[in-house]
Amino acid sequence: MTGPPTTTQARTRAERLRQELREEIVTAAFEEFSQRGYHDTGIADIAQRLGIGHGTFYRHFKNKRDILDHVVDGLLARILEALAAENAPDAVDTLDEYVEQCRRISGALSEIFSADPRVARMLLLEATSIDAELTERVLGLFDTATALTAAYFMHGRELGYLRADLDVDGTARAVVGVILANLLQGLRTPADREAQRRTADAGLRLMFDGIARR
Amino acid sequence: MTGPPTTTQARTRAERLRQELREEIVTAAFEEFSQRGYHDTGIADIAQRLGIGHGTFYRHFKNKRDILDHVVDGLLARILEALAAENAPDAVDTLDEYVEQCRRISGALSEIFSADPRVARMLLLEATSIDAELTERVLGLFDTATALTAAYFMHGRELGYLRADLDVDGTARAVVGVILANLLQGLRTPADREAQRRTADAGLRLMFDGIARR
Amino acid sequence: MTGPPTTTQARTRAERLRQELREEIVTAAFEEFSQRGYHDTGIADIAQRLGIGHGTFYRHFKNKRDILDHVVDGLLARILEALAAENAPDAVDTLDEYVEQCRRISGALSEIFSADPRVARMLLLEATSIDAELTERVLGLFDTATALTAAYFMHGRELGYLRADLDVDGTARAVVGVILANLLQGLRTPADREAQRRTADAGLRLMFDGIARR
Amino acid sequence: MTGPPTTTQARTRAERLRQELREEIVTAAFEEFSQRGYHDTGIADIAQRLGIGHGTFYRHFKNKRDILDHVVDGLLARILEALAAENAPDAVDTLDEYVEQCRRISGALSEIFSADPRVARMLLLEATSIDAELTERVLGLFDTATALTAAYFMHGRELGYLRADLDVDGTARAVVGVILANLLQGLRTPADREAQRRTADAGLRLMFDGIARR
DNA sequence: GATGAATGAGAGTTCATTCAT
DNA sequence: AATGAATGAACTCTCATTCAT
Repeated sequence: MTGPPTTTQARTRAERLRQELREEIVTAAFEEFSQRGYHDTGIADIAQRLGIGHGTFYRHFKNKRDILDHVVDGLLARILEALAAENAPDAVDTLDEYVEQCRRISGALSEIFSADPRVARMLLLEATSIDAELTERVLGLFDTATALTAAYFMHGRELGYLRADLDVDGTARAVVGVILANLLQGLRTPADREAQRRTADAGLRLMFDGIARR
Repeated sequence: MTGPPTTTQARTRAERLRQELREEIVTAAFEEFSQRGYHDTGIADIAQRLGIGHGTFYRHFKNKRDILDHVVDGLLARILEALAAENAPDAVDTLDEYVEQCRRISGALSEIFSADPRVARMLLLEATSIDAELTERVLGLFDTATALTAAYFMHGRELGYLRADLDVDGTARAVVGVILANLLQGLRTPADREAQRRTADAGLRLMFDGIARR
Repeated sequence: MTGPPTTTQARTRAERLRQELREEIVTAAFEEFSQRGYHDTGIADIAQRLGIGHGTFYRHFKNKRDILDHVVDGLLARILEALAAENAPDAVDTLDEYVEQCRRISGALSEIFSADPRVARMLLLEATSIDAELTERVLGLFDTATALTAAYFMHGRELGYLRADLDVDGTARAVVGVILANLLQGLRTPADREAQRRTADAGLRLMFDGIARR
Repeated sequence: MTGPPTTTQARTRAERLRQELREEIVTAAFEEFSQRGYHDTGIADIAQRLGIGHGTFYRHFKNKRDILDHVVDGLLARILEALAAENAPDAVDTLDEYVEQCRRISGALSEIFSADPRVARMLLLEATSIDAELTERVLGLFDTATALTAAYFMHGRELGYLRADLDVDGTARAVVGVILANLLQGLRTPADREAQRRTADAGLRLMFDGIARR
């Protein structure tokens, strides 16, 4: 039932192909950057990976720095989306619910970082060494995570299922460090999902119970 | 009573000067690398900072990568030395003693990282983006810290002042993450020593007590 | 009374539209070239100015060099036409008639060059720096003007109203130089028509009377 | 009587070599630019002509535009020097002296332009098509020449050996056009010095006597 | 041993031109 | 016929490294 292609369809198709290529370039750039590193990757490497001329790259991205921004933006968006999806400090009213919430967040992050160790490599190792602006963006992610965590803490302290003397901000930072430990674990043993799970569990347990015997 | 310099003395003196210059180059390279970044720093920048010809650089170091190794080695040595100085898992026999020990280690690290934010910048941001070998060396530091922590945990669990069901390795990794949080705090608010202290305190408290109300 | 378009009419109409577009491209190219310069103008700039795709350009002109030829040809044609319109060495039989003739030629050139300073800019500054062939064509215009002037001189010398010892060729060249001075004045003070008129007048007076007191 | 080279001599020698190379680069650039044109000349062409690496070029000049400035500056300096050497409006008190002065100036310019047709090619054809700033510098030379000529005219008009109704400025511009005609002649018939001399003579005669029979 | 002039590999980027749609 | 996505030659410029002085 497809009639002859109308102008609108044609434009849509061209637009779609264009968009697809853009995304392929972002993906290829991510792969190259996370493997060889930003500085050791040439535009030609990215283009060659896709089998396109390297001039084509510049039809879609302003310059090398520009594609890096898009790569990082995509990763940050995925992470923020995952955090936002699980974000509901107000919906958590008991310690058990919060534990469960933390597990979900932990699981959502694992979904991203354990599934592809290159994500952590890209964000933690590469993106933090290009320039101040990009470093700021990545470290800003930690600030966001800290703020999110602090919101939960505040809520829990008010409702009384967290320590009354909890230093909300400082502890939130420490907990983001625990998350960082998980990312590092993913970098160190990319294939060992079990080790990653155990580190995540130990981190959660540390959060809630500390290490001391009761 | 100083006679004419003997050949031996001259060689010794030359040797000493040579050694001093080497160290000055390492220091200058550290300063440049941590400020401008490794890739944006030229050999000429390092040489100019010292007022030496940039050809002279190559009399003391094989190439640009080589000096980076020496810079990083120096930083790692300082940290390992600090950790080693406080390292005595066997000498800690009670929870209070371990808390105290952790405070000392935390203080020793602050001594290094808070005193000079460029150390964290160099190790965490720059050194992890050059090549696999160097990244490995830096991440290896975390492994070392993890192993050290795990030794304490093992000891504490055996002596009973730590939880009997403590996942020694996983928790050790999580705690190293807490340390990382302190380094990040130093990066984010280099001038705010108070914020750094509070983050460190919150981290210690998290370790021992967790966040839950008892 | 317009019936359905016949094939012949259609072809004719299409041909006319095609011709119009060609001319619009030449005009747009002239505007870009004379403003930004040949090398700093891209085919895309010309196309964009017309709101056509830059691929369309190549349906009408072989390449970038080709359009430049057409731009210059158009300008040269306008100038030659103006010169030819006033060209009548044989019709001038007295000094006064020749003075009048020179004024007319001067006026005709002003009509072209003062009306649009970009013409001189294009011909004198841009077109002479592309390649030998084009430079030759532009400089050839001066030869033509020289030959034309020389014809007048020859005629006037024969009829006796010009100096008997006049070096026809050399003086013709010098006089073309005076014309050039007018073009330069148009370049230097594009808005100051009065200055241009005065320079032209002074040039004519120089031609006929020289500078010395009698 | 040459002793052992002192440090001073060594530095002087290095400095001299450096200066020599700089000048060789300027010369080579002039040759390439005036032959192939600025845009068709690559830095590599200049370097190759000298048998040096193209990186060496950048040790001596900031970029391609920079060397062009130096080439043009050198040419302008030569011309201005020649003009300045003959510049003495006040020292000329009779028509004959002024004729003689004009001959000297004409000769001095011939010395430069006829000796090397590339000078005119470089200044008139190349340098006027790069950017506004450089065009301005070259056209400014004509302004200078005009001002100089006007000064002579003013002086001559005051002393009475030039026409009392002489339009000093306009005529000065026209006369600079006559000079331009000489440069063009040098471009058109670079080898025919006789033709150049005749054009120059005819120009001088035009200046003083005009073309009309008396 | 110190120097800095010389080098050239290699990078990012532009844009005239082609050609499938 | 019109389009603009794709192409890659070609260019300018940087900088780690070498080596004659």
